[in-house]
Amino acid sequence: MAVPAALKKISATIWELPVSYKAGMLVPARIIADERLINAMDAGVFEQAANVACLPGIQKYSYCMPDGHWGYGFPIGGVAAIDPATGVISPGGIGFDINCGMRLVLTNLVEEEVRPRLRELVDALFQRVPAGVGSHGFVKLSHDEFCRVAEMGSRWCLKHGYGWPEDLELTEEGGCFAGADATKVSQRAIERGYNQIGTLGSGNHYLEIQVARPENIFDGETARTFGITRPNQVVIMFHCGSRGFGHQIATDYLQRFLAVMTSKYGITMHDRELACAPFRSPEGQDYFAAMKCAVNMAFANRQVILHRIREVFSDLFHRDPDDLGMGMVYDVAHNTAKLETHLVDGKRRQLLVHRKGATRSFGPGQEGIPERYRETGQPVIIGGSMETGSYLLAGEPGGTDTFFTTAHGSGRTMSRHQAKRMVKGQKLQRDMEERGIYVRTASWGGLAEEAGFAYKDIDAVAEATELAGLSRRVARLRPIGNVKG
DNA sequence: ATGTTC
Repeated sequence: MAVPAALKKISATIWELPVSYKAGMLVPARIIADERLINAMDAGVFEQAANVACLPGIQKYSYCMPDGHWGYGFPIGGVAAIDPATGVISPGGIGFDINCGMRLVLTNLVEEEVRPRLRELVDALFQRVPAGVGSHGFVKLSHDEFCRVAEMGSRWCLKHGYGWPEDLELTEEGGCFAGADATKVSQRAIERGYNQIGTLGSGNHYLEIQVARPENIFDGETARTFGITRPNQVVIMFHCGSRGFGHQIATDYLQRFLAVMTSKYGITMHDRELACAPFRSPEGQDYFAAMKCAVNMAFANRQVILHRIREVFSDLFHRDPDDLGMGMVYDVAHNTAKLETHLVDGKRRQLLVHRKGATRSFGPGQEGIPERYRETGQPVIIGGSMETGSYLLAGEPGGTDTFFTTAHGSGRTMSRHQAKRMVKGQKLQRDMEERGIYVRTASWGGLAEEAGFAYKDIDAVAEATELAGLSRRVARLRPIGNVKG
């Protein structure tokens, strides 16, 4: 795949399309990648990153992270920091799966203790954490109570016994974006979401048992601060979002924005998938308040799933979850828009930072990260493919260039359809088991779509973020068991 | 990603 001729190399990890690349660009578009990743980059990324650079109010650069690929409007991996006073909010810059995110949980068990019980463990998790399209959770809620979940996020879970107080401290924004307003959410969204708390979903959503091998620790001191203290320690990583609830909110507001964008606000974009409305408009503010409901629902979803995981481990190992050391490392979103203060040309300014398949990555000493991580920087959780592994990173001071944002995962290299043509789910499961990874799935086709060969090299992505100064590698985590949505 | 084309 050829890169555009106009693409300029700024440094070993920064590539830029100037404003002359496309009519209407207000700022240049920058892609973070090493030479190999940029040459393999999905061509759609260049066009989409340039389109994003046309959004009213965008500051400095439109960014795409090294795991970037073609998405709806924005690339997956896209970042846009927009002036809230003069600029827009765009659902395509957040994604359909609002607050899709990652949670990493510790245990004090080691691989040697878990291996003999692995099948039992994964089977129990598969049974107790509902997965797959249309799955329903065990938490039974009225529509009214669900609206409270949407406004309170993880705080609702604590109040109802699904979690530990420190879980909130170890979740981005304490597990609740302030200002969520359920009256801005359609009945249809509530209808789709109210029975989905505590469910994994489908696609690339998963729950994984992983091992931190000594040879895969890059930064031992930070690993210890993050709770990884023993050789071959077992951890649990999972990836999911706001299910049908967030999807419906995104769908509702995309339609509403399209109806007013040009006629009422005089905004035209290259791509109707970049539907947007002025942030300070009634439409923009309504979407912002509704989006926060989906953000909070997703935090609550992951919180209830954690509760279930602790129950499963406790039942199987006949010890209390706290005795098993099942505290969180962190929970971090990768599909949101948030008002944050950043330095722009030496001035502190409030910006609306859209991150779509991109992770907030605050550096050491910054406000907004847990006290215990003040010196190390924020934990960043990057999910790789279920065959290859994942990364725990830490935020770095160099993140200032990307509004403290880093990658979120491997990024697909081929379509789901293409992957499914190359391998059957049943065969993949057998192959993986031979290699020591026991996987259960709600869908054979869905499993095939997630084959390792359909994803970029996670090692290259993590390394590129480190070379770019956005985040540093702390530990590479190897999967041994996987529940696939 | 998604009651996978209300």
